[in-house]
Amino acid sequence: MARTAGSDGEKTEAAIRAAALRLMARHGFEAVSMRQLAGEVGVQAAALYRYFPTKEDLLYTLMRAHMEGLIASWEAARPASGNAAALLSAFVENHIRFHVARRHSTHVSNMELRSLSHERLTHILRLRGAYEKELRQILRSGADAGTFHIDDTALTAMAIIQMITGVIVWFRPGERLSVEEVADTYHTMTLRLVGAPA
Amino acid sequence: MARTAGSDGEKTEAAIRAAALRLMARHGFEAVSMRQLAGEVGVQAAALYRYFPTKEDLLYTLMRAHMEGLIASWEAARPASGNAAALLSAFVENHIRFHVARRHSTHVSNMELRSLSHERLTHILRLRGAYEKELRQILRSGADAGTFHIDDTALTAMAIIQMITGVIVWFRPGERLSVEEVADTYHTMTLRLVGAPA
DNA sequence: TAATTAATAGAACGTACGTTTAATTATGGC
DNA sequence: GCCATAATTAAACGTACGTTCTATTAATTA
Repeated sequence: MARTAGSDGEKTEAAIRAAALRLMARHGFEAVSMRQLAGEVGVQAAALYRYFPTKEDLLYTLMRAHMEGLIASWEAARPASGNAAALLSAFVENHIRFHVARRHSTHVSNMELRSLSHERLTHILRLRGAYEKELRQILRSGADAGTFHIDDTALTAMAIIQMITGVIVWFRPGERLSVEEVADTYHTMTLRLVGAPA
Repeated sequence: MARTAGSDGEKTEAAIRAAALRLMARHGFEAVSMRQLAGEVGVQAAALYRYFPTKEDLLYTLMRAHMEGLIASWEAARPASGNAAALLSAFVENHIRFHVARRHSTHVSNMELRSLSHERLTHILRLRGAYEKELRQILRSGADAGTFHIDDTALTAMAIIQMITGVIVWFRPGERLSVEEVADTYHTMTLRLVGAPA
């Protein structure tokens, strides 16, 4: 057989990306074979190469989409004006909502950096750095205004990011807590962390 | 050739464990082959099987040692008496010191859980759960005493653990900050996080 | 309806993997 | 100095991997 009835490049590519995220989030990039991925999509392994020239290209595409989506999400959610505390709240909420809604993508982006080539790793890290810089700027402006009390801006930014990204390790939507409750509690903890009045 | 001059089972096993941690922390469990590991140790791949029956056994041994070491370290560092704030400080400091001193082991234990069989995964998670329970108890006692102000004990415990484990993602000893300074700043942030007076 | 292009299948290639087996050499106790 | 045993090598086994090649069929265009 060859081309199958109803086959459509766009749909196949989307199915590949979704299946890749799901499988790689669960088993890890190295542990997922192209044949296994193809089987999940319902296609032969060779068909994957029409959409992604190599396995690493596929990973890179997924990671880039994740980081660009995260940055775009923050740009859309960032309040046009407001004090540092309001900005920080918005940042925390956007971060948590984005990651909870993209569990698989987040896992892959956090765990599989080492499977990228040096130059692609550099590009992803640059995107990540740009995103983290947004948080550092918020912290610095709050500290300058006297709203926040911060020892070390870079260290505090990393601590906050680790904390709020860690949500996806234990959070399961539809269980004890809702996203709103979780985001709210993290929001409170973050403000306390930076020494701002609750 | 066969047995080599000066060969010693204990030393070889220690060398295998150290090399495995180093390589797996950098490249990931799946990406490290037994031949590559053997090459790093200076031995043939078959020699590894004298010490570890399978590759997964090796991983499991490393992870179990890490978790048991962490729990033992906390048992040794835990103050015999003291209020919740003092206990929390001791917990944070021990956690950070332990993990910073064992970067490779920490990376492997945090990243490679999915390469364990179900029953071994369960065992490691049980150890992890026991360790996290210590923190939850500290938080609860502090909340009961009115020292801490905590919304959700389980959620707060996870947030703190994510935050203080995340240190090893960015911290490099011998650079801008010392372990003492880092532990001190995290200690301050943690106390603020739980609503305790600094 | 004929020609072109898009989307796939099926088979194969070379390589690397985890692991096993058998042979071989060094070490330590008598 | 002999002997049991500890430590290791060298070679091989079967399997699975990422990827490529070619043929074939479905959809689209003219």
